[in-house]
Amino acid sequence: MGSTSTTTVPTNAELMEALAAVGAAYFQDFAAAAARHGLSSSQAKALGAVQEPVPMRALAGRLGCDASNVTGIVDRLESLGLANREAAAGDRRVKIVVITDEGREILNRIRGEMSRTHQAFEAMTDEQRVALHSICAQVLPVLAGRTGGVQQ
Amino acid sequence: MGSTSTTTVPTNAELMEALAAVGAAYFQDFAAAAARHGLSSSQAKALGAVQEPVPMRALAGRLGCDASNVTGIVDRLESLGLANREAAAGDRRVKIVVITDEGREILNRIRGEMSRTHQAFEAMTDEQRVALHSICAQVLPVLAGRTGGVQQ
DNA sequence: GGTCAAAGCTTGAGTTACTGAAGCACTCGG
DNA sequence: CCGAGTGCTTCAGTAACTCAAGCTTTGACC
Repeated sequence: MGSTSTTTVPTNAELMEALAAVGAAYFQDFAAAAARHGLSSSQAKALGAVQEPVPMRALAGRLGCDASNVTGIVDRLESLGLANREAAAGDRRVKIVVITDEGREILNRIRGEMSRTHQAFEAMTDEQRVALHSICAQVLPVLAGRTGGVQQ
Repeated sequence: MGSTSTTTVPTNAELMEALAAVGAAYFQDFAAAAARHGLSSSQAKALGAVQEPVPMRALAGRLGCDASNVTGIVDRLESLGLANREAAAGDRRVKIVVITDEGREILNRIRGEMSRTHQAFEAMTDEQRVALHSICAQVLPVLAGRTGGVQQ
């Protein structure tokens, strides 16, 4: 712990630790807000992933899990009235998940109630916000595996 | 979307979206690396939380879940030989989870194999690393709910 | 046009994660 | 000693997740 207060560049391990801690704390804030509205974190995450209509299979890709798993999650969202399955024009195999108005409202409410996250943002300067946002934007394609340009 | 390339300060919603995307991508990289070693993400997360010996109850706090849940997770880690339960000196109710040498090795291997994350770090400048690390450090106490100073 | 591989979704079996309530073992204050 | 409280486990019960198998539909190939 050599506490030089000058700007020493953090090691990868330190960065990873910091990122993991922030990611975990963010996720807990998210899960807690979702739970207040009777949603599990998986359901809320799925709801956030269908702000645009998305076929089941693509949703599985976004959530990083098996397609068979998505069936159950969407079943529950549907029974809660937060999303619907619609037939795809042109391919009758495909079912497209569409968020309902109520689903969109709950989603917005959840995001608005993530108080720790909002507090964290308020604790940041404008420069920090700009820096964080630009770092995220730059790093996301790499982190999400969309390197090069062979998209899709 | 006025795309002025000058530094416009992102809204809270934009920041939240960016943070969520990066957090999710990081987590998937982590889960994939853990899966390659036969661990679920919960198990790997728990393993990372016991680099220092931790009582069961405190571990539940770190993982943000019920204590009864931790019983099962540690059961599985123990049966894999990655952690052990030890009696606490001074209070025979308490069981302390201690990582084994093998557990530590697997943990290090998992962290080393998070290739997307490492790629992402390599894509950052020193200034960006410093900025990201300092933002995380500043924001974490707020985000994790340790405001004020009632630390315990 | 018929056939067949492949794609998209669901179902079923089986494991893990998670919660809440109840239970046991232990501690600590009276 | 007794009783309240703490720490861990056990027991239902649900959700999340995976893999394999099944069904429908599509599209290519003969």
